[in-house]
Amino acid sequence: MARKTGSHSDITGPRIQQAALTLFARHGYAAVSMRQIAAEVGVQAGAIYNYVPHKQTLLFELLRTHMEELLAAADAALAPGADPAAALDAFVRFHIRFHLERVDLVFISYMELRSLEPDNFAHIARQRHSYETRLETILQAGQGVAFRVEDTKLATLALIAMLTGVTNWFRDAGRLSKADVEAKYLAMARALVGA
Amino acid sequence: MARKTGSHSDITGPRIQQAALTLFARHGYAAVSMRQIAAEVGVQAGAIYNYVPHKQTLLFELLRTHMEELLAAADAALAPGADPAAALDAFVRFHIRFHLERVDLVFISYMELRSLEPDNFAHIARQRHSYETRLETILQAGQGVAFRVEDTKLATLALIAMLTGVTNWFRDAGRLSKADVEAKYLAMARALVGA
DNA sequence: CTTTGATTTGAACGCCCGTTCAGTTACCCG
DNA sequence: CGGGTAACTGAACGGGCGTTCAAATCAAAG
Repeated sequence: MARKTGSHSDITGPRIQQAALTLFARHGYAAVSMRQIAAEVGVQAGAIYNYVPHKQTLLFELLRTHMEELLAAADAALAPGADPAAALDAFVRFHIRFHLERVDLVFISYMELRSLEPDNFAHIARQRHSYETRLETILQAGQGVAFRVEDTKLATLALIAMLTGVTNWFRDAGRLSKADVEAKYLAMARALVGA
Repeated sequence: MARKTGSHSDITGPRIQQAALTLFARHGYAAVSMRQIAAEVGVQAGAIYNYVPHKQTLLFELLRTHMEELLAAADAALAPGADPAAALDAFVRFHIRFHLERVDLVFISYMELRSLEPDNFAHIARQRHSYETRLETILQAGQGVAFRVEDTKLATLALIAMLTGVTNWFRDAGRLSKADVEAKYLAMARALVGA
């Protein structure tokens, strides 16, 4: 072997992922061409195929990796034995922080599910469901003791929709800091479940 | 004049709108071609241009009309003088009912905003803000008396995200009927604002 | 039944798409 | 410093895109 494997690919590979992420979030998967992604990286379109077999893989890998990181980070942030009230607080804080750091990925995860081929879609849907289960487990554990929730499944969906919605409007230059938003949404989440 | 104006256009025009709506919701604006829309209607692609000047107009008119109907229906459903608690109830019920009857339009309204040209985007954004204001006005009117809300603007965004989220998962064949969902979300909305 | 104009067809316009691949370049190893 | 291969270029492939428009079709009015 002469040239060390990946002497440039260490750089180009991630740059392609990053460019795809930004462009997909801004214009949508279908509206972004391989040539646009390549131009953003400063390379010809053909070069992308040294890193990814199809355009579809580019999207799927972004989402799959995102969901894997979400699940791993959630498990790290949420102590399993904590009492329900503290667990809900931790979940809310974690969810807002994690998602506000990745607004482009969150956006794509919701908007471009329909652009995934069936198998890939099923994979992401399974990961998402696994994440939602973490919250529902907390609500079930506290149901009737720390919380008053009529329907834990519905409360889970309501909470996640409410919390994830922050990524649609939050701006760093806005009226509220991330810490403000976190505190106020925590209060609303507690109220919602009757904590 | 020989043939009566619109002898077929009365039929073809709406059918084009309907086909565009369904296809945009399923595959996304950028991924749907004029030829696909035409095929769905049973017509050649060129015929669409008797009804719409560009593809962009097709999307914009769907969203603009949807938002106009939303605003008009909201004004009809929400009595202006009602007391805050009753007004919130009415808003929640109205929002869920209206949006569950139009899931495709709701989906497009959130996903394809980025596909709108700047002027068209600004128009829809203005309409949406106008709608949100109706809820915030209710929260402000009841703040401290019927409700306990830390931040009426944030509570507005949280409520709308929570309520609109229903359109992402609700299925007629599912565990809960629309009436069930409406009742349970109403309870959660009340709890969220401390009613 | 002919006229008339709304409606639609069908072909064409130039352009961009995702993907492939033979050839070129650039760099590390011996 | 020369050899070898990873990385990349640049052109090409077939095909689909949005849009235009002359010509054909159709249905009611006179």
